[in-house]
Amino acid sequence: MNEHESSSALLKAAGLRATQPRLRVLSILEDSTYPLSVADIASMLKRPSVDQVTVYRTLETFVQAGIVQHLELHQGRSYFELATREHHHHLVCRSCGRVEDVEGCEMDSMEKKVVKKSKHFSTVSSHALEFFGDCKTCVQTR
Amino acid sequence: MNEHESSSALLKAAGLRATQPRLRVLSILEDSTYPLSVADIASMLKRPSVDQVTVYRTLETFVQAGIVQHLELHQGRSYFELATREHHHHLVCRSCGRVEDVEGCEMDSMEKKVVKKSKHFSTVSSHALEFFGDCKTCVQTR
DNA sequence: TAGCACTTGCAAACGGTTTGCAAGTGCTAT
DNA sequence: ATAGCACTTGCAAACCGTTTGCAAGTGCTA
Repeated sequence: MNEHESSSALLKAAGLRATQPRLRVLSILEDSTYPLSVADIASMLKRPSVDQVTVYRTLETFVQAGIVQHLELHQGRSYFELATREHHHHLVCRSCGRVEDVEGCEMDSMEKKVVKKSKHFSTVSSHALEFFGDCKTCVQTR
Repeated sequence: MNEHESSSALLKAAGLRATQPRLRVLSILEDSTYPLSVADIASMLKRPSVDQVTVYRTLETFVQAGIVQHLELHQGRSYFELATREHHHHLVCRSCGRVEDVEGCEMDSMEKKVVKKSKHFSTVSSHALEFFGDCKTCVQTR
């Protein structure tokens, strides 16, 4: 089974039609080692181009299907990465929005502590940890 | 020196005019034990009301002056809290956006590890850690 | 207390995201 | 293999939080 066929099977297993735009968006996410914004993805979809709206709808569909994870990392914009990736965190450039993965998470026990101390919450289902700094490119252009 | 006078002095020390809208926004932030959204603040400013635009500009001014901290916690919306508060994190309701403070941070050493392992970043200046769950009100209404 | 510079309110622009609707296209059953 | 239907896509326009331009208003200084 080649890459295209397995992506197609992945979509069908999730009850989704294996359309051209979906296969291409999925392939882009599979090839990336860091989360991508909608603009990133749309700009990679040329010849033939895919409408921005379709990208939004495709990603939302993938999120609902549990294939993709939605992140808010920078200035209220949406970023997406495959949900199959191991739990990790991100390093975000405050200036340009560049994102890099950070492996390793020592937070497993922390969630339990948090919910124990909370007044208004009875469950904590996830957490987000982002580090902010200036990437080497942006540091130079100051 | 009463509360109003000390707020006024705080603004002047930062090189800012102690205008009515600024004093009222500052007072609202001082009274809150958790971060507030722009909508939260604007809705508390009645009789006489303060324009949303003024709230945005006031908060931006406060951020520039180092009086207030800008947070992105939920669906790309802006939240603000006093910068003078001790470093802490937040617990955010995925459903309604309710925010609660989480005291204690064991992340001091983590930033150093992160920058050491990073390819593209040479400095990490801050981090954000948010926990997500369902607050007790939202759990009930499911 | 007069005058100026800074601040505010209003209207309109902005940019990322969402929605409505008609045209297009995978998939299923023949 | 193919016809038909339901789901998907593209386009245009709406949406909503936020920002900008500009004239009127108001703290602060002399």
